[in-house]
Amino acid sequence: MHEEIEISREQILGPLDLEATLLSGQTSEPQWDLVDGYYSDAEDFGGRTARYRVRQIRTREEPHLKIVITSNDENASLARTVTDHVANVLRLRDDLNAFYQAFDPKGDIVSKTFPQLIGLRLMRGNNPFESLISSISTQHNSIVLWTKSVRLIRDTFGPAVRLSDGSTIHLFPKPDTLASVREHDLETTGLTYRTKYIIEAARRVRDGELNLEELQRDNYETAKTKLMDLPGIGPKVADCFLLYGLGKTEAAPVDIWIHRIVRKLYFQGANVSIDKVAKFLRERYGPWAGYVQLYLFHYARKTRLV
DNA sequence: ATCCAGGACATAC
DNA sequence: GTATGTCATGGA
Repeated sequence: MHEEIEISREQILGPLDLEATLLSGQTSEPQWDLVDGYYSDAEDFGGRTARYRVRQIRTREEPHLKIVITSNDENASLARTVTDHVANVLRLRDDLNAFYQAFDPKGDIVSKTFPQLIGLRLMRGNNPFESLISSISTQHNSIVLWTKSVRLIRDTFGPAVRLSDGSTIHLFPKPDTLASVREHDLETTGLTYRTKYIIEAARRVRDGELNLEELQRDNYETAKTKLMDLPGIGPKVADCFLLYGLGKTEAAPVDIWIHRIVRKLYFQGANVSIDKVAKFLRERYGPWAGYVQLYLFHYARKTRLV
C-alpha cells in the first residue's frame, strides 16, 4: 500500500535539522538511503513491513515533514504506526528549546556548541535488538568499517520483504536468526573478533537470559549492570545501547573523543578517567546528558578542537 | 607500507 | 583505582 502523510510543526517540539540528524551517525545503525531527496528506511511492525521516505520542508525553526510510505500490506493503513515510529526515532517530542534554555542563559560550557548545531536531535535506533548488535560492532572499530558490517549483516542474514511497488528491502535479522548463524559465516561481514560477541548477545536475547523489555523498565544503573555482564560490552557500548536502543537519555557514552573534549573544556586538560567523565556528565546534566554528549561530540569534531 | 579505529579485557602494580 | 599490552581486519 502506498500512502503519503505529513508531520506538522505542532507535532515537533522545537527546531529540527533532519539532514544533520540523520547524517550524524549516532545510532551506529545503517544510515538511511537518500532517494530523490527523501531519506529512506524501513522497519517491521508486527508482521507488516513499511518503507518510509522522509523529507523536511520549510525551515529548521518551523520544521515540517513529508513522509511517503510503501508497505507490504494492501489493505491496512500504516500511517499512524509509521508516524509514531518516525516521531519516536527522530525524538520529535524532545523539547529542544527547553534544552537550549536550560543551559544557554546560564552560559554553561555546553551552550557554546549550540549556535552551529541548532536542530540536531538525538535519535533512537530502529529497534532494541538491532541497536544492541550495532553498538557491540562499534568497539575499537572505525565508522566506515562498522557501518559496512552492519549493512552486510542486514542484507546477508535479514529477511527480504517484497513491497507493494515490487521493490524488495531487507530487514535486520531477529535474535534467533543471528543466534544460530555460524561464526564462520558471520565473519564474512568483517566483524573480526567481535563476531563471537554478536552471536553470544543474540543467543542470550533469544534464550531470555537478556530480556530487552525488562531492561527498558529497569533504571539506568540496573540495566547497565546487566548489560555489562555480556562479553564485549563495557561501559561505553552499554551507554550507547541505553541511549539509542532504550532511549535512556541520562546515558552519556564516553568514547575517546568525548573523553578528550570534556577533559579539555571542563577539567583544564587534567587527567580524568573515562568513568569519572561519564559520571560527571550524568550528574551535571541529568536527563540531558545524552544530548550534551551528542553536541560535544559534533562540536569537537567540527571545530577540530581535540 | 604502517598505523589505527566513537573499547574491552586480562594482567600488572 | 590506574597503567599497559593485546585484539583482527580494512582503509587511509
